[in-house]
Amino acid sequence: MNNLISIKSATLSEDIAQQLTNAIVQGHIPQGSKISEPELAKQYGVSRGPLREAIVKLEGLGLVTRTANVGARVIQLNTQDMLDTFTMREALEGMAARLAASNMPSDEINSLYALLDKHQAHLDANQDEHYVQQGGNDDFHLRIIHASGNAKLIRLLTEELYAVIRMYRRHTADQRSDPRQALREHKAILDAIANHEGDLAELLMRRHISRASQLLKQAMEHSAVASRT
Amino acid sequence: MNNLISIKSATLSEDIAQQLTNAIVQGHIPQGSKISEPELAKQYGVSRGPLREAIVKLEGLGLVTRTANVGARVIQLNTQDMLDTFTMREALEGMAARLAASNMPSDEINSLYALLDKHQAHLDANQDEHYVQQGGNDDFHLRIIHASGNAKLIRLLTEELYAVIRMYRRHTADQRSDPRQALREHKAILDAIANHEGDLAELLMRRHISRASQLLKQAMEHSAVASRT
DNA sequence: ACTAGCAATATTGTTAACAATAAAGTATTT
DNA sequence: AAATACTTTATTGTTAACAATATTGCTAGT
Repeated sequence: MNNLISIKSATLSEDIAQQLTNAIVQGHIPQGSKISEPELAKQYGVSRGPLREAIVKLEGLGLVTRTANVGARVIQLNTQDMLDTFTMREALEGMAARLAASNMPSDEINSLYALLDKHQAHLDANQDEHYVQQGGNDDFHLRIIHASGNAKLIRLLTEELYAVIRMYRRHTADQRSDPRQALREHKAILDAIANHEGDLAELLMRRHISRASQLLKQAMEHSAVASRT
Repeated sequence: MNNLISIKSATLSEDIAQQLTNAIVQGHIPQGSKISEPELAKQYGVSRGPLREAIVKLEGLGLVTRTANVGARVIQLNTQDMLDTFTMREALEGMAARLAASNMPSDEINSLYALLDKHQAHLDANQDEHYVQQGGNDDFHLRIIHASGNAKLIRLLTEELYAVIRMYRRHTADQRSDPRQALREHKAILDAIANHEGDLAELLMRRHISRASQLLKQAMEHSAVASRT
């Protein structure tokens, strides 16, 4: 049963990698579960060759762990790994914000201000309901990252690490965070970038991410307790 | 002709990935050259299956680029990519130094001081000849990274990015750098860590790497001119 | 009843053949 | 002679069968 949207890609291996990534991030394949090659191959209507290549790719993305002659397992989210990942994000996105303060063209800055206004309007209209900015062009963080102009940094953050980050965001469904507070922080970061204050932009971005990770930590510890009852 | 040391690994795919990585980093497979699957398969005495898995892994490490139905190519080092990579290093190793200032146990600090003394003695004895610390336990940077205690950061720096960094270090054979200056900087970083001054440790590590990248840049531009004559 | 060793089974690792796409070469046409 | 279209060749993508390892279930012994 080949469910969901299947974007035709040039090669089967890429296709499967994409679909598996989504399935894991969205929890259709549960955390910690074993990846059975024959089962998945049948499920997606592919042979094991391209499937294995996809699994190797997922291992590189840190979505599964593999042990020789045993197989692959979906990772299990836990607080420590989340904190470690977000500390990396702090360093990398902080640097991205710093670079953006030097490189971001003024029209892109204006466009980003417009986006934040849109977010504001959404909060006003929908009584502070979360604005879902999952990965699209409306994602503030992605915009900053791209504005860094550092191709390696962009690739690392948006291709290598993004899947895992999305997984943490989604599975804890950070309801705890205050969207208005987040918006204020975004605005402050953008102000710093607009003023070409690289130091400040980096500092604010770091604080912003650090704060988010603390909220996520609380959420995860809470749900860990909840799931134990 | 299966040349060089071949460390028996659990699986052929891992073996090949390891050997290919070394071959590329050490320049046995030249930059920009095409990876021919049948040729390499014959050369290493393997079938194309595990070889392809290895290539997928190398793509994740950023050592080759792949295009569908065409094949893989070894990356071509260039100044811009180097600068981008080292900017990432700056952010990540800077963070590692900051964390090390909090987490490094005192006996490990002492052991690192001893290592720097050893480097010093080597310079004194060998008239400032470069001390080769390629990846082993004698590599100051690797020791700091591990002292960060951040598993994700360690994996990223020592497994994902390290191959490319080694490639840059090796192919430009940074003869321009002054080893005594580098040693002084290492010592200053370690002092900051020993005093638990995270801010300072990060700052110094960033400067240290930034300086190294500037030297590499000069070396690369120089050799680019040289190779054009 | 529980543990240890063995047999059976299933899964992963690997291979070789087949299919599809791209590159190279040749011939034909203008 | 140059360019274009076609044919041929080689390479990549995919598949299915085979080999090797690990897991599971069973039997036997204490």
